[in-house]
Amino acid sequence: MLKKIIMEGELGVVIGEAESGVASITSILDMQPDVVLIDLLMPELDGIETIMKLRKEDFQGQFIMISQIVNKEMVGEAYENGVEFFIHKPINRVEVQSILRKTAEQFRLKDSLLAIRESLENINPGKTMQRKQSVKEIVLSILNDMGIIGEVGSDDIVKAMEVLMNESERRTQLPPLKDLYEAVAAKLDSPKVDIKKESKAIEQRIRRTILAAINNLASLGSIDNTNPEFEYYAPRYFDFQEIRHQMLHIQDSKFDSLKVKINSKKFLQVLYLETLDKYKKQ
Amino acid sequence: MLKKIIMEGELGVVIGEAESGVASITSILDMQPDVVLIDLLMPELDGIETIMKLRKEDFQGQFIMISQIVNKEMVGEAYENGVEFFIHKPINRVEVQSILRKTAEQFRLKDSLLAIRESLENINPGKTMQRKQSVKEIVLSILNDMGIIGEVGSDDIVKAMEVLMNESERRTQLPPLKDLYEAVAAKLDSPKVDIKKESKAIEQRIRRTILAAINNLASLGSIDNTNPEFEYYAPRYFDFQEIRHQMLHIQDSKFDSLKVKINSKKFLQVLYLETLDKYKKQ
DNA sequence: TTTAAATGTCGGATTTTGTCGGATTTTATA
DNA sequence: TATAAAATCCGACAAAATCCGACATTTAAA
Repeated sequence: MLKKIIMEGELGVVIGEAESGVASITSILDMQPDVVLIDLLMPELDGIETIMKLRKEDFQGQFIMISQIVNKEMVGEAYENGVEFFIHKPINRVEVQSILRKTAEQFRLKDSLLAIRESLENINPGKTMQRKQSVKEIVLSILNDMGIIGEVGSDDIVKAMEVLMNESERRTQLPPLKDLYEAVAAKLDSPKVDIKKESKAIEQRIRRTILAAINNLASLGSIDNTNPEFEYYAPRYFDFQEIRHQMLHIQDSKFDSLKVKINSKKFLQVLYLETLDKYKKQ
Repeated sequence: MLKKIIMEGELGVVIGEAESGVASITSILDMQPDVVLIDLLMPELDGIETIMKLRKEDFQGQFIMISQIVNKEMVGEAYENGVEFFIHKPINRVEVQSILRKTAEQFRLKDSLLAIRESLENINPGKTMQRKQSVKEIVLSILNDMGIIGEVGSDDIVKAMEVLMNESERRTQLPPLKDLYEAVAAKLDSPKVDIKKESKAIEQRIRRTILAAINNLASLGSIDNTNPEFEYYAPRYFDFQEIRHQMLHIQDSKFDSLKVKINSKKFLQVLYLETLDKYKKQ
């Protein structure tokens, strides 16, 4: 994104990228860019530490720091260690262009050469790493990836997984779905619910939610079949021929969409095993 | 505080202060300072509006904007309206000195004359950057990513999320939308509002806002379907087939764009769960 | 002042959801 | 292997919820 802004704005030539502060040091010393764009928060060696190491190695280029301001002491420290400007998250094109232009003007740089780092975009949720995810969170995250978190059956699916995960004996195979749905129904607070009836309602809700997942993933796959979510979920959670059939329908209405077969058992089984796996691994 | 930093650092002569955007205009036009330090968020007339008015009055000085960054569109707008630099809250001495020095160098100003405004200092406790994000801020950030922060229904969406988040029992499933919209309508200050009518107006505003989001994301996706915002939001918040359909329309006008189905329920459900998740995780 | 765009109003169109019985598939047993 | 029982999936329908579109009104821009 940042690289794109720079290129499209003709603000300079991007000569390199690095994945971390540590990794950037030798690159920067080798390439000697005029300007380094650097993230404040990075794994292993943060932005300021990276700058200090580079200064020790006698690097003379300018630094522009990318950050989401969290701490005024850090800002001060960054400036004291030679940062010329900050670019703030979320990144704004006009700000990037303005800052880079000013840097170029100030230091009379012509073909500004930049080393940048982008991977901070992926590391952002640092806080989640420090807390164990609940079953609910794990399941919701998976459903979110499939784009079905808003479906009315999602809640039932989450509860079903909670029921399974709360069993003292960790099974591999699911119990009969009817029993599972009844256990979910029994879990509801309301004592007036007819367990049998509610169980049938849960069954239908889950079925419809899984249909929504099929449609969503098929739509995704028909735009870009290398989409990560499509690639991961479509073949694992579903009978892939159903997804494929739906994709064909989306791309060409000759194909009848109304006959998609829903394999609830498979979906719930795979979801359960993945939830179990993720829960154990944290 | 800002005044103190300027004086102690011998960064210029503070020639005046004003209590609001409106009040500053005549002062600034009278005094014609070289540099105006101005808050982005002010009562009555905000920083950008103040700048625009001053430009209309042919004011030629430079602007440095003081702000807590919340919105990249606003940042962009500020730069486009002639802001040279941002100073970020909480105010850091080194940053102030650095920015003012750069401004002076850039414009060859000697006895920089500044008009400043301090009263925002009293509204904003210095530690705000380490404060928990409000529900509003979380929601606005998400809406911002979708490019719909200026849409008329955004405010309603924020209020709806606040209503939900303020419930003592944290639900997973939304209440009936009609009830939710009525709760939002009831939350308005004006006692004369017809709740039923306002609720219907809220419904339509939200609907139109979601349509705008679909169009934005479809535009993004048709340019680059690996765009991070597109990849994240399009399949999760919307029926992806609708996004896909709109993308096809954008790329080829043979496809009718007028029949996009708006799934408000899904949008609000996903937004709620994401807001809840982010709120809990901070 | 006029025109176009944005927003509100309101009744109706369409979809969603729960219910329930049956169709189909899978499993176990003779 | 055939059959019966169990399990899973399915579809139709009515009530409730949600979505929709046309037109009126308001607002903003020319």
